[in-house]
Amino acid sequence: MGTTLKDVAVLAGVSRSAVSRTFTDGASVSDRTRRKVMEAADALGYRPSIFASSLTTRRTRLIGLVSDNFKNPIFLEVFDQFTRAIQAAGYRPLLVNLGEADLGSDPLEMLQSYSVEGIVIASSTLPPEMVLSFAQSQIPTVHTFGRYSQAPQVDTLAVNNEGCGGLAAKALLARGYKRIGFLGGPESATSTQDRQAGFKQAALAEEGVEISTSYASAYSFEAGRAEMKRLIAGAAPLAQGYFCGDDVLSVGAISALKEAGLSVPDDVGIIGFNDMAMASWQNIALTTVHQPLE
Amino acid sequence: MGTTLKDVAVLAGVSRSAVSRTFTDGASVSDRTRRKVMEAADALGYRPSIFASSLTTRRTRLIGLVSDNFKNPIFLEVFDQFTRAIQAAGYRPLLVNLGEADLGSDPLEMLQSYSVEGIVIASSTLPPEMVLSFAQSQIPTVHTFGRYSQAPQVDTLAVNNEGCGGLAAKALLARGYKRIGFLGGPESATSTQDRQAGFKQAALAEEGVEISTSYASAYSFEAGRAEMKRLIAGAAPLAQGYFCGDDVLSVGAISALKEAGLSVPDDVGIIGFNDMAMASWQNIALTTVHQPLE
DNA sequence: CTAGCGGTTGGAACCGGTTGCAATTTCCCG
DNA sequence: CGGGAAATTGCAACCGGTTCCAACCGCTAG
Repeated sequence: MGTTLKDVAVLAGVSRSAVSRTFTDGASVSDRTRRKVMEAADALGYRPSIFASSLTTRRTRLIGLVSDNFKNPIFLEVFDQFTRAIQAAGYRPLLVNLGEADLGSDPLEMLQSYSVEGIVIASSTLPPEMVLSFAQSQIPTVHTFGRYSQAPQVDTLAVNNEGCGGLAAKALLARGYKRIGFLGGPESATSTQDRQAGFKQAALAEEGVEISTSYASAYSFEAGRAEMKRLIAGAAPLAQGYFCGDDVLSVGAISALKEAGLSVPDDVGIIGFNDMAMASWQNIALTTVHQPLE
Repeated sequence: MGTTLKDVAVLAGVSRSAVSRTFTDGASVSDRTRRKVMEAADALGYRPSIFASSLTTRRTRLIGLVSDNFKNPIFLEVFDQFTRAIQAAGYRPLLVNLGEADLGSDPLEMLQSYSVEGIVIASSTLPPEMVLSFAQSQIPTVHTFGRYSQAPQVDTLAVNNEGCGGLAAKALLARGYKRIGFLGGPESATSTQDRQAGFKQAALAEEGVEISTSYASAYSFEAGRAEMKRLIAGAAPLAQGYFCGDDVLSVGAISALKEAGLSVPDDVGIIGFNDMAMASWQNIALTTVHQPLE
């Protein structure tokens, strides 16, 4: 704030280049000059401006961290991991909240005008076109929690959701259940679609298994609870066990079951997804598919 | 990326100033020129660079959002609220994770070198000297979840923790309890100290009330659980009701109580703090002091 | 003694914008 | 149609840095 390279140069009695070189490692400066500069800089409380230097170096060390999910506790873990890793690598996260938040402008253009060096999209629910538009922007982009694919259009880091769906189905079958259900998040989310596909495939591979499918309107407690209430009130009998597409969803479903006087897991089994920190809390003790966030 | 103001100027056949003025509202440009510029800009996919302009305007529209708590679900709500408000006002949050994260440099110097226009510190556990050093930096700083005071050294936005402690004590007393306990977070946190003080004062204002005090090592499930286990195993009898300094802490304490075969609230009453979203989940159904985050 | 070398230094141009100022256009009115 | 005010425009300097380049330094080797 206020003190610039020129001020330091004047006080130290050297050229502006010398000051600049002192703060650029690898540059050629004599020890004597460096010392003079450092003294002057300390005296003035000088901090080089990243943005001024970014003009020529083209480095802002800024990473756009984009998400639309600020409700699900798993994302606090996600943000923690990301910000720590980004910081440890000497970068800084510019956070973008896409969830029903009014951004005032196209988020991509915004990130471009901030010259971010990379973009991380942490969401399994953003429309693929939007993700694609980020990826086509010249700015290196990684989509986490996106769709696992052999030929992805966007660099993607994600679990194999189909495989996970299969895993969950097998766990329910291993318990001896013959009527099992998939209770996913929003049907438009690729994560929901893929988990459902894997679930179905694994279930149908076995003889005499009956499956049902339904979707909650969001990956949230309320949505899971509402959907399970609907199932309970519905004409069709409940399945013996459900794979819910998310831990919070599961907790919502469980709350609806308990309220209806049903015991989990004695009357109905539930498997969640993510293994959020609180899944292991004793009051919740949720069986779930672990996602290795680190 | 790549295309600059000059490129646009050349293509549009106008001066660089004209282009700059087109993108600065309030500047004097004829409709004809504006149209030519816009066409050229669209054709080239031009985005003005915030940082280049910040050099002269001194505006980065960046706000440093600093926190050391990426574990407690209440902070996801905090981040959601902050980022949305910051974005709605046309600013962008530069997130800083101070929690055991290695930042590679002094966080304040870092934010200075990014020319943030303001700093929001969201933490009740940061050492006051650190908060103070932010506030003395020339950069407008607000400390949220800090200490409520008539003469704060730092601009602070916080609930009256003493008042809240009193509120909780009165709620326990109103239930008829005569032996009540305070189970706070880390003793060094001002929030813990103030809630404890308010709790004690309100409790001692009544005749024949006995209070006990203890502290968990962090505002976390594990710490709350561990501390309650210690109390259960201890020589002293348990209090009839506890005010825990945080919701997650409460859930931890409850899990320890249940594990010991005690019922909440029949054997021991618990009041939490914050009213995090999941406090109202039916499986948790925590009595708590609401903090109006919005 | 001098040529040559590697290391250090300052000057000046440049990064991508903004803005004060003077010159030029446009517009309005008599 | 002329004149003056208002609106528009381009030039050039500047924001806070970096970097190319040429000049310079102290030394060593021939």
